[in-house]
Amino acid sequence: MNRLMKPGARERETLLNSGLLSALGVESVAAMMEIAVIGNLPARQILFREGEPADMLHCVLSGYVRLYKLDPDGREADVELYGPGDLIGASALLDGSRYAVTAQAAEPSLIARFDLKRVREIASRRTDLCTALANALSAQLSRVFASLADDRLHTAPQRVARYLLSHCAPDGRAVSFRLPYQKSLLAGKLGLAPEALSRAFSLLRNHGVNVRGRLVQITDPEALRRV
Amino acid sequence: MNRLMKPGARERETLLNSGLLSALGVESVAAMMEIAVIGNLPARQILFREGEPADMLHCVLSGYVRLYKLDPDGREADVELYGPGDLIGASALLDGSRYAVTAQAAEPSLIARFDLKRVREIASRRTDLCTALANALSAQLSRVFASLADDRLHTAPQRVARYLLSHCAPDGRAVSFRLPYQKSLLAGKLGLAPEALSRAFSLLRNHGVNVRGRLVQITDPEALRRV
DNA sequence: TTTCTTCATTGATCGAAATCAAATCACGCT
DNA sequence: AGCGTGATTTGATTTCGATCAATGAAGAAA
Repeated sequence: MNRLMKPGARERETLLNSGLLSALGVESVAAMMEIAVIGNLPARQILFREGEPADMLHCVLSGYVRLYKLDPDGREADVELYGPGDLIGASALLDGSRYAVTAQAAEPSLIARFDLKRVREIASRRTDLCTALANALSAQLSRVFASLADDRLHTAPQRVARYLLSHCAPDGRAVSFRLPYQKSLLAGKLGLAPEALSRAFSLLRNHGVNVRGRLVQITDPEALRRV
Repeated sequence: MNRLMKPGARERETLLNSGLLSALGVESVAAMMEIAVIGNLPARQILFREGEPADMLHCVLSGYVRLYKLDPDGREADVELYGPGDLIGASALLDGSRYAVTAQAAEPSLIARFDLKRVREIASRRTDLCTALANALSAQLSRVFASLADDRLHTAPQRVARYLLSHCAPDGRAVSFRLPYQKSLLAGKLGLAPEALSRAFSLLRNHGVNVRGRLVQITDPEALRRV
């Protein structure tokens, strides 16, 4: 981690709106702010590795962090992609447990770190923190269930279509937006090789999707839903 | 649910050793026992469906419960299989949330049910319960991460080999054991069609695995690790 | 035991996506 | 603007596992 620092005004602001802190009472927020350390990560920097003793909880302030597991021969499988406001490392909450995955900054990122021991200490006194942790975990578990089922039930073009739809307003109107990160990252998140993502996009051209760089235009969300 | 009842001596015993209650202090255990309702599920009975408002937490006492998601056309994808001691439904802990998956008894099962409102109420007063919930969720999240990565990194025979190895002592000695459930269930848990599981078993015969019914003999765990 | 039903195996075919290879594009940097 | 590296696209091939179909085995009920 390049620079370590106490949270400044901007960082406090972001942290306050994060998934973990937004539901806390003022005293718990203060306690967490007290132990927060802000760090600036260059792209590709590793936060922690699978199997290491877990000693830190992380929260993304800006940028994206990729969670993946490694094969004995070095191949990587992404299991989650966390963005601003997301909590990282809660899968190793239990005292003495180890990280189940490796976490790597997918682009230059700002993150907050909390010493796990002290988090546990605060959580044992303040139920609102403990509840917030449980809720965050609960939501994450649902998300991963969804990914796993999506993987097993849908083809690559369908998964891509569903991803695009999840970033649209639910009304049936045309939209256009910018992908929040590189296509290769998106491919990993969807469990695809980059080539497969590319082919999926080109197939979806027939279903009202236009892609140019990171810009996506969806002319007919309804058609997309039927892919 | 066939019969509803207060926990008897046997059920209390099992509950005490379950993942959720085993870490609690006596008072929290008492509070949870107070609100526990035991039910007997016939095979194939649905506990709850994806999308329903979540109002209950469940704990498996005996048997197995299968969690799956449905496709628009009715195909099912298993995301988790819970056995004795496991906590179900914690992915919908947040007040007002809905079940993310459908839960179905895979065989005749005994389960304990806890009213979620009252669980939240107790958890807000007693941090040990709250912590135990968070820990259970944390462990579940790790497991699902592992499944997801396993799916993406390994072939069917490799997944089966890893499953078998995870049920062996870590020493390199030969073992034999009984599969805890039907092969079709195992196939679902591993994200395979039953045919694929069958083929994987027959391929693994060349690597020191003998299967007859639910009986599995592993003559050379080392060879299996190298598949 | 006999019957009936469900589960498991085996074979054949098909489709989806990984992989390998090469060409093209985009962007940050000087 | 021009370079150069890395990202993306496209094509060809191959592998893996789903699916369909049919047979065989096992377990439950009478």
